Amino acid sequence: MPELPEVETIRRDLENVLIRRKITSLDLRLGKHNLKELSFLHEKILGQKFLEISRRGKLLIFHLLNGDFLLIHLKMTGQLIYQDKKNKLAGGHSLGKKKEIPSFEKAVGGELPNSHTRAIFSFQGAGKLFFNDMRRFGYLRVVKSDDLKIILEKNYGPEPLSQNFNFTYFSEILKKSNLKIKAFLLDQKRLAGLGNIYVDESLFASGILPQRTAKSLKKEEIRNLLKEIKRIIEKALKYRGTTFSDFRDLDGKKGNFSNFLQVYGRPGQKCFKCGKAILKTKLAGRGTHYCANCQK
DNA sequence: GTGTTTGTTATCAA
DNA sequence: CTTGATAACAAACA
Repeated sequence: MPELPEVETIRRDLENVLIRRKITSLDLRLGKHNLKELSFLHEKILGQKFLEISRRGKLLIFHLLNGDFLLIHLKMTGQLIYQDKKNKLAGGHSLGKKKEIPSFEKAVGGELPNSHTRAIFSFQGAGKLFFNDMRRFGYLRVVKSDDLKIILEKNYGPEPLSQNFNFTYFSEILKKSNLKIKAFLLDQKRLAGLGNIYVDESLFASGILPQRTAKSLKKEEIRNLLKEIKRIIEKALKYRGTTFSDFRDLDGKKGNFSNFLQVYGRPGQKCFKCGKAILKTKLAGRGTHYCANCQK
């Protein structure tokens, strides 16, 4: 489940290998329903170069030579894996007996393309970029500059690490909403980039129950939550994201923030702070992890 | 066969 | 019109 830190990790790696390299071929392997809208992708992409690769929330934005933009959203299980001309993974996964490889390893282990590969970009110099997406939620499309502007304005709130995400903004929008804080933080229009994992982690770190309504948060709680969101996103970036199941970086390697998760994926286990069991419930249609003792 | 996993959007109700 | 709640999507696994 790539969220901001995972997508940003990929973006930084992409920038290191793909800038200004000519795209020499594009191989699409998408479902029938996608074929029509993607039939124009070849002519929009071939011969182009990426001048810049940026990100907004969980959306990757490739700036093309001709002024258009290629958008790639990984949604739940999307991966971008780059292999150089030797067609070898930088991560150096050694794949032994196939039976012992967990299913999520298959997406990146060994040979690419695999059955989940939806697109393959080839670059001058023979490097290849593989877009894999087991569950097919992800997408790629090319848009004009004006359209991109509209898309970003309409769907994306401030970046968590930006100055725009500050106490004034946060408290203003919080007090206007009847949403539960969990649902509130998942809303990309209010704050861009958090997903299920980092929302649960941020609420635990700031001692706030996910069931609380946004408008019920007190000044100190808002300050605390703001601080913890920034701290956790920064730390997750430092450790190149969280791999719970599918996430891989550009080299196919896992993210290391998984080792720091306090509540996500730990239902029934002891809270690291107080020792009581971590609870799990469903909120905003999502699995929600918290400690009823540490969060009020 | 059932329930679960989640990012985003569509749909519906108030 | 706005806000919020919920279903739907897809594929794999326990």
